[in-house]
Parts: sequence; structure tokens; C-alpha cells
Amino acid sequence: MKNPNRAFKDAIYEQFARIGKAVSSPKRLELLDLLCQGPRTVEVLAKESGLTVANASQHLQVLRAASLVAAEKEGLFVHYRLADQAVCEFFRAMRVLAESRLAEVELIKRRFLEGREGMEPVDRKALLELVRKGAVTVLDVRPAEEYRAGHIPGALSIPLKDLKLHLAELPHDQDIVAYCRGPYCVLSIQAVEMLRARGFHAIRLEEGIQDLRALGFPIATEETTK
Amino acid sequence: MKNPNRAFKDAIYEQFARIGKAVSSPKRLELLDLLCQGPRTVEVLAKESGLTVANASQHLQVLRAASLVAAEKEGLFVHYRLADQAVCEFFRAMRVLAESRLAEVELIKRRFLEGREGMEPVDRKALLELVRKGAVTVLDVRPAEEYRAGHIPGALSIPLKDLKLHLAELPHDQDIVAYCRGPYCVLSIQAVEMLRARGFHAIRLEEGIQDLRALGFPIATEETTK
DNA sequence: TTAATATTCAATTATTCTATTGAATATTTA
DNA sequence: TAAATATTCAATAGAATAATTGAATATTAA
Repeated sequence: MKNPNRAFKDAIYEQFARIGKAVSSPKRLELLDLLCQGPRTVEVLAKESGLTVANASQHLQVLRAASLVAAEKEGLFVHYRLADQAVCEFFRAMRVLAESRLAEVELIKRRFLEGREGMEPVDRKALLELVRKGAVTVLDVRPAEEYRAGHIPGALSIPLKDLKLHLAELPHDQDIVAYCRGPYCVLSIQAVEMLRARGFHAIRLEEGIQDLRALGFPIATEETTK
Repeated sequence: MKNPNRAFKDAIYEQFARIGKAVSSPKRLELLDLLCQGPRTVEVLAKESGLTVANASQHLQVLRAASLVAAEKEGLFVHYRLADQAVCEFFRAMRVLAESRLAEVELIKRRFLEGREGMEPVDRKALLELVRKGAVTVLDVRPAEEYRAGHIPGALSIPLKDLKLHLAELPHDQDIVAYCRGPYCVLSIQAVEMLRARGFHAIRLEEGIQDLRALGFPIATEETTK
């Protein structure tokens, strides 16, 4: 039980720690979360995460060194993507663990939502069931590109910034359920606020596509619907 | 899309990063791995991980601050344990991700095993099937305490350090399968080496109890067997 | 009460990590 | 070829982290 075994264990756990180090920075986690939604260029990732391009690039290379993301150069742009779908599941496991173990997460969420219209807690199971049955109008307010990569079957793709132009297409006599990337993405919150302000009956679905996939929901892609 | 949203996201990802930071150190991962096997005192954890007691204590408090482990004082000793079984599953997900994404892990493992008797790669599925059917003698070489907390149904509990005393109880005409805490625990390796040297036909099962549980294996505990 | 033991705390040093900046590289467009 | 653009590289300073040591605390045993 002396030296070679210790060296072996040290070497092995050091490797495991590479994954841990890669996911020990808030900004890198945000980047990973974004990449779970689909490939992105450095520029887009930097803008969405509030980083400078150079800084985002550095973080992305840390993720790449841990083999969690991969990059391909296409013309002038470098497109980053997850190295494997398992990375997305791992990120999700981490998120779920944080939500269940760290009371602060719930606290921050509540504090952010409090006072906002239409953000009352809903019976999520019942809501999911309505969505599954197609009994409500479902709105995907993410950028069209992300909708194409995967969405709730039957959902309308109306990116938040185009929402104002498409109000006429939405029913006043039925519930409208808006969803986006997940519980920490604010697109659907803003969509619901806008819709409520205009008299629609809108509800936010907290779950994002990755959550729904994990829940066994069917996910439609461009190919399967069109 | 300006300030409050950014502050919200920063706050949320900072929380997620608490989990990441907690699992970004090799030694903390080793401690977590040990705690996946069951509660331990600081002293025992320190000895098993090759840390000084003060150092182990500090690492444990980092894990506790991230709410991954909990501690209870019993008399003179402080017993640490996982805060939740989900932590063990998360650690396992991380391990599996490291194994699949980091080629170095396989390399280190191979280098360590190479040249050792009886460590040739085996058909793991076939081996697991034999174990499941009870067609072989299965040996649990972990400390008896860990055996009590959960083991393969029908397995004999013979801790490695007592193995020499129990050689007479083992069959020469049947395969003996030894297992311990998992692929990075060396107890079963040493057991197999010892048995082979004495003419037994021994094989190592890489999987530990947590792996078997994840594979849907039935796990027996003291209560269910006795 | 005193001594022994298990654990934690506090302070120090060495190391590693992060953000920032400006320069360097590589690809496309004019 | 020259200019424009996206990305990466390199160097720096500041912040966070880890290991070490010795002292402090708390519980038990004598």
C-alpha cells in the first residue's frame, strides 16, 4: 500500500480534476450552457456571456483542453460546439445538484422573479401535460436557429425580438405557453411580460429543451417536422 | 437585455461554480470517492488519501461549504458522509465523462496494470453475467464495514488483509472473482495477485458497488442477507 | 483536574487562475 | 496586394487556492 499505488491514484484523480477545473468558473459554465443549445462562434459566445472576445477565447480553450468542447474553423469564424452530448448531460447533472443542494440558487431565482407579472409559480406537471397533449399554443422564443436544432413538437418559432410583429397570429382565447433555453434564460420571461401587457394569457414554461429531453419528451427537429 | 439580467445570470452561474470549484481538486475528488463508499472519520480519510489530518480537514470543509458532504460529531470523532446519494451519482458521472473524454485516463490505467499477473483484459459483460448468475465464487475484499453497507448478493466478505487466513475456504476448481471499490481501487488487484501466486484461478472485476448499482445490479445489505 | 486524543483554526508561502491589454495570425474582401 | 475582420497569443497584475506548520478547541479517560 505504499508508493506505486499512491502515484497511480494521484495521476487518476488529477485527470478527473481536469474536468472539475474546467467547470469551476462561472463564465465557463455559462459558455457551456450556451453550447448545450448548439454551436456558436467565439464572437457570439462572447456577446451572449458578456465577455470580451479575447477572454471568451481563453475560457473556450480551457474547455477544449479538458476535451469538453471542440472547435472547427469555417472561413473567418471558429465554431465551437460540445465535444459530446454527454457533456450537456453532465452540465445538467451539475445544475440539478446545485439546485437541490444550494439553497442560494432558489433564493436568487425567487428574488429575480419577484414582482414580475405572470411569473407566479405554476403546477409544472399539469403544464407539461397540457404541452404534451398540444392543448395550448406553445411558443419557442429562442433564435430561429436554435428552434431548428430542436423544439417542442407543434411549437411556433417566434424569436423574442420578432414577437411584436407576430402578435396578430396569437390567440386571445387560449393559454399561450412560452419557453426558451431553460430556467436561467430570460427570453421567455420577457416574452410573457410583453404578452401579458397586451392582454394575452401567457405562462412561462421553465424547462428548456435539454430538460425536456431528459424528461423523456419527444423533441422535433427541422427534418422531422418539415 | 441589459443590467438586471446579467446580474441574475452572474449570480446563478457563480452558484453552479461552487460545485465545480469543490470538485476541481484531485484530493477532494479522492475524498469524495471514499465517502461514496460510506461515512468516515477525518483521521481515516486522511490516512486513505495520503493527506495530513489538518489538510484533509480543510478539504472536507470546502466540500461541506459546497454542501456536498455533511459532518456529525460522535464523541471524539467527526464523521463525514455524503450529503446526498445524488452526490455519489454526480461524482460517477464526472468519472465516466473523464474516462470517455480524456485519453490519459486509459493510458495511466494501462501503464499501471501492465506487467501485473492476471490483469489481462476480460470480457466484462460475460464476467458480469457469471457474477449475476452466481456461477463463480465472488470475493468482496473491502473492509468488512463497507461490505456491510452494500455488496454483491452471495459474495464472501474477506478483506484483503485477512485474505491469507482464509485461503483454505476458497475453491481450486472454480473461478474466483474479486472486486473492491471500483476501477481505481487496488484492493482487488492485490487480492488477485496473491491468489494467482498460490495457484487459484482468480479474476478481477473492475466495477465497484456504485457502478453495479448504476448498472441495475441488485445490491445486498446486512439487513437483506442476515 | 490533568492528560491524551481528534479535529479545527490561523498564518505563511508558493502556486495557480483570471481579466486585461495590445500584438500576432489567418482568412476574406476590395 | 492591401485592408478589414475574427480569433488567438503573450505578458502583466491582481485574486484565489493549496500545503504546511503550530496553536486552539473540545471531548474522553485517568
